[in-house]
Amino acid sequence: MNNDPTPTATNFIRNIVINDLESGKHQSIKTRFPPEPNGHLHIGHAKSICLNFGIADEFGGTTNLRFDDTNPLKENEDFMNAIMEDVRWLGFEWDNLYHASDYFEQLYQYAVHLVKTGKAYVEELSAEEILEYRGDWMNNEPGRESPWRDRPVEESLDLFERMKAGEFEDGKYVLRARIDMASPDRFMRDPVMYRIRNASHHRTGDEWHIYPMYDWAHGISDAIEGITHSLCTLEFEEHRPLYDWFLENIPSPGNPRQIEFARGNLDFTVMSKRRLRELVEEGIVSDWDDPRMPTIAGLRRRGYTPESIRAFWDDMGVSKSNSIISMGVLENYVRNDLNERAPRAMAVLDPVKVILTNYPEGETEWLEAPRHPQKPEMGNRRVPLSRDIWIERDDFMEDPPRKFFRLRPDGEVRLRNAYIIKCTKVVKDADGEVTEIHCEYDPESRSGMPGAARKVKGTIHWVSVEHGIEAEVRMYDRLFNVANPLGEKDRDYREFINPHSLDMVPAAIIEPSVAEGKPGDFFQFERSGYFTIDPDSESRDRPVINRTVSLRDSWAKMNK
RNA sequence: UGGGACGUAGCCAAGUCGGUUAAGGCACGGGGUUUUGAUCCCCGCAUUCGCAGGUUCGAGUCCUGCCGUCCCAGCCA
Repeated sequence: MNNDPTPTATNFIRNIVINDLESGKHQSIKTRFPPEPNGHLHIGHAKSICLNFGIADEFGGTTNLRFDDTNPLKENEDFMNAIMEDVRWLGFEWDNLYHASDYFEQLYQYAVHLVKTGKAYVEELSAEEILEYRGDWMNNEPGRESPWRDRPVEESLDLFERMKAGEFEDGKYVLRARIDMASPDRFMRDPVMYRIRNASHHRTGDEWHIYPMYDWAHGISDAIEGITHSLCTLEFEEHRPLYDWFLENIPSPGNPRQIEFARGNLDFTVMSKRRLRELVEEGIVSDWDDPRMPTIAGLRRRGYTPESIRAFWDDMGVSKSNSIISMGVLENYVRNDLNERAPRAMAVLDPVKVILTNYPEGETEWLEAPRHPQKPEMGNRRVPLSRDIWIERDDFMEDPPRKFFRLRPDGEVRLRNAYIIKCTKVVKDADGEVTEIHCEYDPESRSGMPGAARKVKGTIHWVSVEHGIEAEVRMYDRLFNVANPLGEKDRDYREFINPHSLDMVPAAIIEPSVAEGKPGDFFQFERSGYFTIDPDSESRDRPVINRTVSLRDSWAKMNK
């Protein structure tokens, strides 16, 4: 929530809505989100979802979820279910759930109307011939009219009915709108409205043998539902005259307006369904919900919150200029959200042992540690300390550079939520690798005690050896190591897969409070990043934890 | 060499009928607070709106020309 008088996010679509409401063109508005159930939703779809639902919410309108299921060859029920789950997860509830297939009969009747008024005809030219007759538009050449264009209405009506009845094989005939073969607009050169597909549809079964094309189905579906503002992406801009033509030439039940906006793209990833499918099918990622995927399911598993995704798109705005947003911006939105809400915990990813030589052997004390440093209302958790602890290998250097605030020989450092310790001895193996660090702790310096006021430069995290729990931590990073994987002409995008997009840490050590978590729970591992418990935890002998995103690290940046 | 769009900082992006200091966020730089090198808090960050002309007292907003980028040859959506 923000109480500042910051300017309300605005955009051209919002302005159109405001005008339509003020002018009385509409009393209320209605939008729709119309995915084709042929794949999984990704972050780009989330932009459309946030826009459609968001703008209706803002002005007291409603939004339908409509599956654009006009092509039985590519669509199925599983994709439908996944899409519904994703939309709900993002935090939106549709007013009505519809399918373009709900309107097959009405669409058919409107098509018959067009045939009867001489504005549609049954074509029997082949697909190749139709293409050829449409002319070479690069040379601004007008199309030629089909010999079947002036077929008597009765004949078209009869043929169309028989197409519907299933009398013909695929491709034999097609129903075309009779518009203008000389139009400079390609989509107006007698577009196809129906094709024969003797295929069974996941919802209507074998009832239909003809299926409507997108252009024919979409606008009419909008009109039937009383959609006022039909928001879609830029590539449909050229279809708008056809969208309007269809509605003007039938007794339309509604008067929707199509408005186009730019898709939302991100760098360091790919977003097309084809590419995403390849990544899955070729085993480059584990599945559609692999945490490296830009899919909603992937982001969810990665630990992104719906709030962060919504805030991201709300802030990014909507325009008509194609853009590629930095992945860093998205990452920043999860950090911001998780910073507010994630309970803190300690986890050591690359452990090295520290022995507190003056700490009583066999003793354990349970220290109180706040779940959130700025939010006492989140309460405390208890963290066990004993003589042997693990610290991060990175947090000790024998011969540190300037400005290294962590542990060094003879140096002091604070153990987060616990005591100040001083390094007294370093034990190494034959290879010179540090195997053990001996320290003395200052018993007066425990957090909360008067002696705790003593300041030392660095604070490091730790986990008790006796109480720490092993977990598999999956360190995720960007899927590609270049901003634009599709940008190189003669190189395949797969060549740019980041080899460190997933680094496995088979045995990290986590504090006990984390092990009690359930899949989907999130944490901030202090000084490291935001992490979430993966569903794989249920079938494994140890918790499986995904890194959502690292913390900002100005130390690492300084050392670059 | 066709048609449809777009071009405001490194990345998004607001800019009502042309009117005075070109919003905001991210990134970046500097400082402060801090038991996370996190967070938080200050401060700074486009004499200029793709380029060139023109209209006007006045132009990012209007006109002309040019340049650049994206989309379009499914009986896909």
